[in-house]
Amino acid sequence: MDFLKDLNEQQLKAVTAPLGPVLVLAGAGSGKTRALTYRIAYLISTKTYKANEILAVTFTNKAATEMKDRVENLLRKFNNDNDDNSNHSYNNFGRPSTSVMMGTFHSVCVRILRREINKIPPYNSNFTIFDSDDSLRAVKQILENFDIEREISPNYARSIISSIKNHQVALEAVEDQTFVEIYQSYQKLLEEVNALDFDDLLLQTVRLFQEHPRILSKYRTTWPYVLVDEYQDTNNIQYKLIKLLVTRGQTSAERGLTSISNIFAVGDDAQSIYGFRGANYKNILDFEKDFPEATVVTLDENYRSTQNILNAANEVIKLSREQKEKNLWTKNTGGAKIIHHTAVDETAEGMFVAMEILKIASEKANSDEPTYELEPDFFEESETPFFDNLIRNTKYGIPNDKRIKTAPLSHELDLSNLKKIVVLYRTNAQSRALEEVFLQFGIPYHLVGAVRFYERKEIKDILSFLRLILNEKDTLSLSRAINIPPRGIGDKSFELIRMNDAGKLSTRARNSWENFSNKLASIRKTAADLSIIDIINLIVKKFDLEDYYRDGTSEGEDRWSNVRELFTVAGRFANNPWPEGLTALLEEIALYSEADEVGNKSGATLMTLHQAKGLEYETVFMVGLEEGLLPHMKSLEPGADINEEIRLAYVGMTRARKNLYLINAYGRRIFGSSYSLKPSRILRAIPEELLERRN
DNA sequence: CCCGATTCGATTTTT
DNA sequence: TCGAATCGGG
Ligand SMILES: Nc1ncnc2c1ncn2[C@@H]1O[C@H](COP(=O)(O)OP(=O)(O)OP(=O)(O)O)[C@@H](O)[C@H]1O
Repeated sequence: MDFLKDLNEQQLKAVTAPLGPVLVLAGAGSGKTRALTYRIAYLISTKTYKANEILAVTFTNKAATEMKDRVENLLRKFNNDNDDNSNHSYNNFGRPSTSVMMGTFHSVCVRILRREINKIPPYNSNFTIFDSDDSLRAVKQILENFDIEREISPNYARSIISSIKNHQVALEAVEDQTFVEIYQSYQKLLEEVNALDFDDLLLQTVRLFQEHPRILSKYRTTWPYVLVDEYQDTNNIQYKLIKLLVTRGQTSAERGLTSISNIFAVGDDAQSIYGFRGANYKNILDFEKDFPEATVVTLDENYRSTQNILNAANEVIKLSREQKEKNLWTKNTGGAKIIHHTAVDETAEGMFVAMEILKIASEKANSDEPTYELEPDFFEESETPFFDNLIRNTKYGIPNDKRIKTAPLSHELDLSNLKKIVVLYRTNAQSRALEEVFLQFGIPYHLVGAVRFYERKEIKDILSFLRLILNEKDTLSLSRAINIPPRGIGDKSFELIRMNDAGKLSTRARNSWENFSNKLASIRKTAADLSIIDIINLIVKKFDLEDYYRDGTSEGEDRWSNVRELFTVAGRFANNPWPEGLTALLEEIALYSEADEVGNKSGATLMTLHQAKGLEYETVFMVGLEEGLLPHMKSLEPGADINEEIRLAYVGMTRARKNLYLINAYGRRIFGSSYSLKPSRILRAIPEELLERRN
């Protein structure tokens, strides 16, 4: 097994550990993810388990895809090396990595639920997945029908609901009775419309397993081996789910299962940054209590960063007393000093970053790669034009009409250098100032996050038609689609329709409604014989959407081109049979994460610290290192947890391979008014000798 | 019921 | 500062 030589001794111990629980608890960049990947390849190539008997949970879809590729490559190499006995090529042994079940908790749960949800009525397998916007609409609908003895903001109510679910709070323990009622009505509404929100995807899967031991037992047999990456960021529901899957019942032996739990978990308690949505790093610290037979491996050698960066990061993480101590070291002694800069405000901050990027990108030494004269249309052909188009008019980005033309610069930039650069910030709103400066300077960049592509109105419109075709109970999608284009059905009329009281409608509204539902019914009838492209086409034709969106304005043309792009995306599912094609499209869209696009695009990357989890870049800029921003104001309030902010800074710093820039500003405009801000405690934690002050 | 004008409130992080 | 929510006239 040649590939084992890519591992150090400790990694090898983890990868070749005997069956049973294994925990790899180790610091940043120490090769945890590599160990997990090789463990999968090891299990398959030693024929301990077939590929399709393995479940691997990753934090993003992209991580899953990458891991699949790597496992596949390892196995291919392994099989070539063993040509003499190639009669058992992996075809007889399950296809290599493609049949490993890999994905995020959410996507794995969806796949389970599509098959099994009819066991927990009233849901059925055509259920709609509600994104946060849909949930918000549902909450609003509920609050409208509520006696308003006081004002409750829908957003607040939604966050309470999500927090009850994520923290597994018993309803009896919720003190404020109003929220219990809101919660119950919300849940009832979702059941009525056959919809699950993000939290429900996990919650209902747990419920399914708890209420149906035979189904649980089936999945235990399906996946006798389970691996979890980023274990420190599992929340209590995810923990429960894993625990259910790997626990061995009395009948285990009969079904050929090992008598001990086969779980391989890797993570770093110091990198737990999703506490706000219920993640509990105690899960990883308590692993040995949970699984007393566990093999525990620590990895101490860091392969990513320089010693300077590690030293600084180690000092920073000490600010959080809750973390387990680790002794990270690297052979990469010394390295460049960490560069610290203080700017006057956010624009100056952006300019400093831009100037440094230009310096780096102009260094073409030791590079044989092609360089490019910078032109406005310089951006490479993207693999995801659809998503790119939607980058405009984002919540936090610069809207189309406010965009200045990129100034063509005379100097040449090395594209491959730009790709190795990332700028990290605490809040999405910070991206705007950076973008403005980058455009001025003509620095190619791309922004990760801040927009989910289906947030565009025209896309959400069409998706609501599609959801409605699949799931006729989805009255939330109905409420949206029913007035696309406007057909004179307002709140009052819609309420009657929703209550199945269409008889009471005014003549005008009744005609509209009958016309609408006839069209929808006719599409539904033929849908099974059509490809997904044809279905969308039919919707557009029947409801005159082209005329509606293309109103002659340039915005209209934008809208229409977005619709065209939706066709492109849908095309990927055109060959799937009904209704899987449509389900798969809607699912991909609902569970799509902006982080999944990282690396596909050219230019320097801009993203939040959270999105940087698990990634690495040669050069990392961290901006906004001020008290109030990192750590964020909200974390300084009483009862809040500042340690997570420290861990966030630790995650950011340890993304850097060679160069780390830390930048703070004296002041910053927030909501239009200026504030002056003190340097972050994170800066103060770093010993002077590791820093170089640059102006 | 529709649409324009004005007021309001939001920024922590995300599947 | 800017987009969403709300209000009132058509
Ligand atoms: N044994 C090894 N020899 C050389 N390089 C290695 C080895 N193990 C891992 N690496 C490299 O070190 C880097 C970090 O590895 P990996 O992403 O697996 O670490 P990690 O512990 O998961 O990091 P993090 O917790 O920060 O996400 C990668 O570039 C990887 O290729």
